[in-house]
Amino acid sequence: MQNVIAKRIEAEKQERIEQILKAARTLFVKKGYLGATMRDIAQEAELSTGAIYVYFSGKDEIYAKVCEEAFHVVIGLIKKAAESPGTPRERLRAICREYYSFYTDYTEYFEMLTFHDLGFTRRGQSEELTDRLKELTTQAISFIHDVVVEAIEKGELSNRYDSLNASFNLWAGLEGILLLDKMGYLRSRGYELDLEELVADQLEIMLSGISAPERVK
Amino acid sequence: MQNVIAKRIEAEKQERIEQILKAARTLFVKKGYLGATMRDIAQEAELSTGAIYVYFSGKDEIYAKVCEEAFHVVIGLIKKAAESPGTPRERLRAICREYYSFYTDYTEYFEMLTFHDLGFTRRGQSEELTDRLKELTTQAISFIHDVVVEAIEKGELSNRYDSLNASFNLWAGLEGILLLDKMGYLRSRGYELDLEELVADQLEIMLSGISAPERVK
Amino acid sequence: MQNVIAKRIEAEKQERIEQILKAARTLFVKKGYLGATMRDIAQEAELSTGAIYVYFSGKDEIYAKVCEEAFHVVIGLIKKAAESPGTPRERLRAICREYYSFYTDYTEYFEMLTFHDLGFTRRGQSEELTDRLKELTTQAISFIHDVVVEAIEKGELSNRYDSLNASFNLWAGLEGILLLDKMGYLRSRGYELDLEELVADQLEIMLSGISAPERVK
Amino acid sequence: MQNVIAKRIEAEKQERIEQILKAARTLFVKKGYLGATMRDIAQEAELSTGAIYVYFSGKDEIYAKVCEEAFHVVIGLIKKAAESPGTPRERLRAICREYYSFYTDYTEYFEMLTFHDLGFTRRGQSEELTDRLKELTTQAISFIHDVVVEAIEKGELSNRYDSLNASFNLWAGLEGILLLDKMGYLRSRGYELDLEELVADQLEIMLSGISAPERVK
DNA sequence: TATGAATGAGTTTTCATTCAT
DNA sequence: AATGAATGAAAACTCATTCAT
Repeated sequence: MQNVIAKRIEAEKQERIEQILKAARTLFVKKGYLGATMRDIAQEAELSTGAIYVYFSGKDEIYAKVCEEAFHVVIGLIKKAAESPGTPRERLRAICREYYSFYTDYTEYFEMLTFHDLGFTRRGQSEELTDRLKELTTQAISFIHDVVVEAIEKGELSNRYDSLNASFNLWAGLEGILLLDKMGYLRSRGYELDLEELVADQLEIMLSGISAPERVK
Repeated sequence: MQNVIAKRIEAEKQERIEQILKAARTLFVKKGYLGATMRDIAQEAELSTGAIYVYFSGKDEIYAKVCEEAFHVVIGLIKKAAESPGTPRERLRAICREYYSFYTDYTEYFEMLTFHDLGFTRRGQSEELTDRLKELTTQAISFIHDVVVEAIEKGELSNRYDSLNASFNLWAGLEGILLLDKMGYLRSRGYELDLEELVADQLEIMLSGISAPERVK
Repeated sequence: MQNVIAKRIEAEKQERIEQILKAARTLFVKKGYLGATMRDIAQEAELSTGAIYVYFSGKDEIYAKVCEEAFHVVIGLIKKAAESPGTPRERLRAICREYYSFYTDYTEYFEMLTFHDLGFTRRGQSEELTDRLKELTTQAISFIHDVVVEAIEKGELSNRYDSLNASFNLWAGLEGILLLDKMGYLRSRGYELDLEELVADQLEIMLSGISAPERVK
Repeated sequence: MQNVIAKRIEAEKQERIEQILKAARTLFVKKGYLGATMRDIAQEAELSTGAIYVYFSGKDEIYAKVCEEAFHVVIGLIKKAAESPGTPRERLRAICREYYSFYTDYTEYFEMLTFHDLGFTRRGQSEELTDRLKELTTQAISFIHDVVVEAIEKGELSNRYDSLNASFNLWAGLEGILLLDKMGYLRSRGYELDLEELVADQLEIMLSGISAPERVK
């Protein structure tokens, strides 16, 4: 009996936490770390300001949680794609698609990951958070790296470039395109560029380029 | 005589303005728009808070000035490279090198450009500024685009991809690498990656990739 | 039960608002709009500066509230007197007495009314407030005017002067005496003048004067 | 020779002082004591901020000077009228006219006199100034009083009221009308009241009223 | 737990006054 | 004497956090 009640209470607690994180996510992205006030967050979460402090020790902790959550989401997506069946090239394409989905479906998270240090790290509070996030990034890269290594081994990618170098270049191309889109540069002056196509092209260009027989002078 | 004194006074004025902008640049990048306080800036510039208001109408104006300066610097560099002598390919490499120099030599400016509208703007900064910055970005792209077009015309780059598409992909790759470096991802877990090399590789990969005879399945 | 608690909370809220308005009233009169600082007001109200902003959006709003309150008080008193039983003359005397009471009992309000748009407003206070206050003044005058009209109709006052002219003259005399007192001129150099008597005399002089059979050269 | 130069220098000094006082007068009236900044005054006087401090010890002193000047002007006007030829009644009318002129021709001074304590005294700086101003007021009243006494002696005014009482009542009536005008009440809701006429009426009413044979119940 | 009023340090900005030139 | 840049204290207002209820 007690157990059941305890469970419900625990569930409600989780629900509150989710509410708060959801609100925080939205607001941190919309207004930045300093621009989003605890009151904003409380109101968005339909709670009183005080209530938030029952679940979190303060603004910093919420921010850290949101960032971490974001990382877990991407990593999950990338991992799934990296471990999907298919040739290494197919899996690289899958990773690319998943990262693109992450960008479109979890816009807020994408921004937090890309820009988190602006709002937060730079305030110098949390070495700890920064480190944990770095660790997560490393994980993400390693998933890509593993596939690249396999592609090289299987001859799907030339070994002209070091596998790590190639991995970073692949990721950078993707990240770059998404960043340009996010900054609105793809849509300026009436350019009619389709992001999805651009992302796909980018990958193909990189794959071809890495395996190109020789450099053209 | 009068003239000489007036000149000196004018020069001192310019010096103060530079002092303030330098301090602001550093701090905006380190702490963000909201995080950097006027007091911080004043102290960094070794002035009293009030003195700043002799030269600027407020925080916003300083911010706008710093952003604009940043844009003018990159555009200058890119333009110079785009108009340098040599084949289109050589000029693309020159642009790449200049942008890399910009990244290393004007670190603060690079960050402002990359993050300005995500890290800071989210606070109702003047629409006007945002528009002016977008205009400048468009200029920057057009320099790259012109060279790409020429490269295609001269057969240095295949026309497999639309010239604009190719331009953006080139830029994105570069931007992406620099961003990953900025975010510290290239230096995590003891990776021994040389940024300059990575940037050069990235360009060659892209150039090869764009001109690769056919897609590899 | 809930109801009772809600009521108490509401009452306490009202109390705070009153506290703040009381403090503001005192200080605006003592130091003027610009001279009275929010800190002053907060201290006088025994609150922190921040607390005030829970109840008011800013200094302007407090100022507007205090002004409006002042107007409502006088108008209430004048209306009551104007509608009291008795002959028109008696009612004019009643108005005079009430206005005198207002002066003595609500000193702070009196000053705000007299000086609000000269001492304070000159700082771009809301046009809206100024308009609303003018509207209230117009009301106050109309109460006096109505009685004067009746007095003329009933022959208690000659029609030598236009009723509006007479009304303003009556009010001006009263206002003038109170102003001189307020400015401390009645108490200078050891004059032994009794304000209440002076006010009463002033009215009788005006009433007699208005009805005097002819002008004396 | 030296003498001539010294004289010119002295004259220029006086000119500067006048410049500053003129500017101050305008601005104190337009923006109030706190609202008018030293910079405003300096600009209006076409001088640098620093230069003002050569001639005045600070804002307070300027304010005091302007106030005093104002008093000297009224007193001069009243004195002239009080000592003009004619019967006492005629002289009272002359005083009235002069005060009205003061109101229209020296608007700024009128406001300063009527409202000076709001901007200044209340800031508690200058007991001294307040005292000096009170002394000047007393002088002004005494001019009126002298004429009233003479009027009573010569039978032009009944002795129903104490001479001082009568003097204050006369002044109050006048002051009251001008105050109402200044506050804009005479012009609200389309009232078509002519100030000059009102002022004249006011005096006649008072004169008649003071001399009225008996009070009407 | 939940509330939201209260706190007070911190923010941007203003301005009388000073002082090197 | 005159300049005007510089100072720094003080203004209005904000907001993360606390705490009585």
